[in-house]
Amino acid sequence: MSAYNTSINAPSTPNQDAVSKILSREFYSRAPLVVAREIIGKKLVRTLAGNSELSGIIVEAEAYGGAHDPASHAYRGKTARNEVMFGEPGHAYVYFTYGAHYCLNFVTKSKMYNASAVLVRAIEPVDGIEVMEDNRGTDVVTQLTSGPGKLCQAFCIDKSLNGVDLTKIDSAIRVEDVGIKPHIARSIRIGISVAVQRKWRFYAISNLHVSKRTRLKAAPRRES
DNA sequence: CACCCGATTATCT
DNA sequence: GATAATCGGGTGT
Repeated sequence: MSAYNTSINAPSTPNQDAVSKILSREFYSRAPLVVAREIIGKKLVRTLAGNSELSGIIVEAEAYGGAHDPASHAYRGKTARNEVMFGEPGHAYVYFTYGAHYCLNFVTKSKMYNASAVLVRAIEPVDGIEVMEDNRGTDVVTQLTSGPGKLCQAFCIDKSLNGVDLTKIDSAIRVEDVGIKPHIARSIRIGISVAVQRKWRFYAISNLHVSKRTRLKAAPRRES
């Protein structure tokens, strides 16, 4: 109990702990395959108006390799939609698809993979589950964030968040290392029609919240 | 400006 | 397992 006026020279902010856990620019400045694997087990935090927060653990992600990857939006070069992918790593690339859904990506970059990204495909809800239930129109927890479009709806993520910096404490979206080290499996990617044999999808083993898509056909012998 | 189709989801049989 | 819904981006005329 100090008698001093603590409103002056406050020793720390309430978010200091969170700041120390935020994934750095360097984390994202690596090959998408590495980031996709290592992002599993990290905590996605969405700050809403009024400073309330939604959060969850990333349990499924896919790598997209830019110009080296026919399945990537960046494969045919820079356009108005994908220009964020060509910028600084550690920003969010959010796009709209199928006339109904948004998808959240993290921009990555390495010598080999420019304009690359990691698609966040599933999250295990942690904080703000009631808000997610409202956003999703269901109280079935396994249905809240078990897919790229579902998790964006649950976390209030739309195109207005395209380009946000993921490495700042005051950003609408940030990602933290909270020390979770899940066992990780890999498979071919979901929902693409080219480069289908690449095993660039990573997911945490033994969780109920990965996307339920089961149409994982046997990989063809060759690419193209 | 027309046409095609998608890094999906919900719902139906 | 199959498919309708839905619309903006990308491409070519």
